[in-house]
Amino acid sequence: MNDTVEPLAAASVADPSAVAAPLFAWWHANARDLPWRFGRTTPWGVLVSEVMSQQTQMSRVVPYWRAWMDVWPDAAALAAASPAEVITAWGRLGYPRRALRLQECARVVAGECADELPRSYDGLTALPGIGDYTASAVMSFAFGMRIAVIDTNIRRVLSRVFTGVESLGGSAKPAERDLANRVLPADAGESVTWNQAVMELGALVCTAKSPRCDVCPVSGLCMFLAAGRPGLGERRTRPRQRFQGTDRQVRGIVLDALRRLPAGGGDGGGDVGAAGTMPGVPSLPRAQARQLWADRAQLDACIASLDDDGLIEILPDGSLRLPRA
DNA sequence: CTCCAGGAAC
DNA sequence: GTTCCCGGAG
Repeated sequence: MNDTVEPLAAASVADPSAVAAPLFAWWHANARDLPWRFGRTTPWGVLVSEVMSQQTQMSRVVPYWRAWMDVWPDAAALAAASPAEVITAWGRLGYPRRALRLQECARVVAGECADELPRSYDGLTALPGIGDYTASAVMSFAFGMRIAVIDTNIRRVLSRVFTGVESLGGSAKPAERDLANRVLPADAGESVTWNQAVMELGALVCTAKSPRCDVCPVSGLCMFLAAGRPGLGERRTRPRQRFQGTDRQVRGIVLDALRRLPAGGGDGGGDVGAAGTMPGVPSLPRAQARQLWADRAQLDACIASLDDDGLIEILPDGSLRLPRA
């Protein structure tokens, strides 16, 4: 079977331009009409959409993004908000530390960058909460620069199409980055479409467990399909993340209770006579907080960790509230 | 039960 | 490299 020797390493990879043509046609016909696409928002709006989309489905992000950008259309506006407002607006998007980091990011951009995002990868990754993926995505989608975007979808699609194997777990390996850079179109504009189209294909067609190869625009060029889809769904890109009974659930319950407190100083039925409490951000008496979770030790540990993360404040009397500053 | 456009701390 | 953050839809 191995009677022919590959003359060059590049020869083992399908011609990217042959993949791009059907992929781009598919993109133009099937791209989701997300409100931050197609030049309808600012670079800051793109960054907000990317942060909200981390580990969260787009369908859930859209309404939050619209409401968020309506209230805080730029970094300066978000920088001026209180953390309590920001955490409340984040709602149930999940991983609320992202909200806090996004505001820290806004304060840096507003305070040190004249309210304009850095236009370099290094400048972007230096911002709080902005890592490799988000910096690359902003460079590509907001600024139109030619840069390879590497996320879990793109890793999966490129690995399948061009090498015929499933991408492995863990962080992106040098070989995966080399591949992404090698197949990225030379033209900047085409590179942006490529990044978005490959990502969209991974989200809608070339999914992890049940890829819809029957409707895939590049099935005829896909090495993974040609090889019989070896090891399909065999390995996850991340270890499974349970939720029930974990600190993540307990933290979510505590934070949700604080978000639900009536605004304007109500305390949900606790001691209204606490003379020292300020109006504006209501607090939850510790006695009520204890009823949120049966395991006292776990609850107290979670309250402490939320405090460490800056997601809540613990008042001298032990009551809890969202941070005012 | 599974799925999902990450980042940062250790 | 491993582990910790979260939540809702299917």
